[in-house]
Amino acid sequence: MARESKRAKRERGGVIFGLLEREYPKAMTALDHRNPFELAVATILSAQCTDERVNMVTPELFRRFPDPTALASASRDELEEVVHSTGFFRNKAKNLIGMAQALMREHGGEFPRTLAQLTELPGIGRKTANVILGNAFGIDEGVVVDTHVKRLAGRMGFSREKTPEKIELDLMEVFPRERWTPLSHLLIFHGRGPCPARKTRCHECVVAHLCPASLV
DNA sequence: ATCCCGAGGG
DNA sequence: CCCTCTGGAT
Repeated sequence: MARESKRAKRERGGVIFGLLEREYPKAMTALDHRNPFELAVATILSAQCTDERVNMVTPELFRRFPDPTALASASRDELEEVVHSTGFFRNKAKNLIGMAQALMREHGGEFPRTLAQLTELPGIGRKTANVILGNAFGIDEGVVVDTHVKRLAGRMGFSREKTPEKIELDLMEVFPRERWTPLSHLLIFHGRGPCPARKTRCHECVVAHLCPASLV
């Protein structure tokens, strides 16, 4: 099969985006949060863990540590206990405290609004930084590439790359900037729905006719 | 490339 | 049992 042109890929991407948007009109982050601080904490906890489980621990977490000041002076043991069920609990507790301390020390408790500054904070990589920028500040500086986006970008033929960074660059070429943040939510909803890692249900998929991986 | 780590599904 | 879930640091 001849390789799809960049122009054709953009056009197919646009149609897929529209269909997914109609299918998931309320697609947005499923992490419960009331401010940038809570979103950042929830996103760090979401590594290799379902949003649903993160939402089970954050109410108690935010009750005990409602802001960067409180979290910066949290006890490791207590925090580990609260976040235990989300997995990677030692790393997550250490990173959360370190993130809060750096936030206080370097930025007066306010989140910076650039990718470079955010990724300087402990526990915040490119993915988490993109989540904060796109969802808390409305800044589309990149595409959130998580496990779902990675898998669907491959299946849908938007990228043949393996690393999240390269996949992100491919997606940024296919989709216009104002769609970068919504795109991630649409792909994540679709990935949790008919297009999970195992046992895809292409017969339920609204973009199966535009998908190279579809058997329908 | 490897480690961190729990919980749920199949 | 093995795989997966909105990754990041070494």
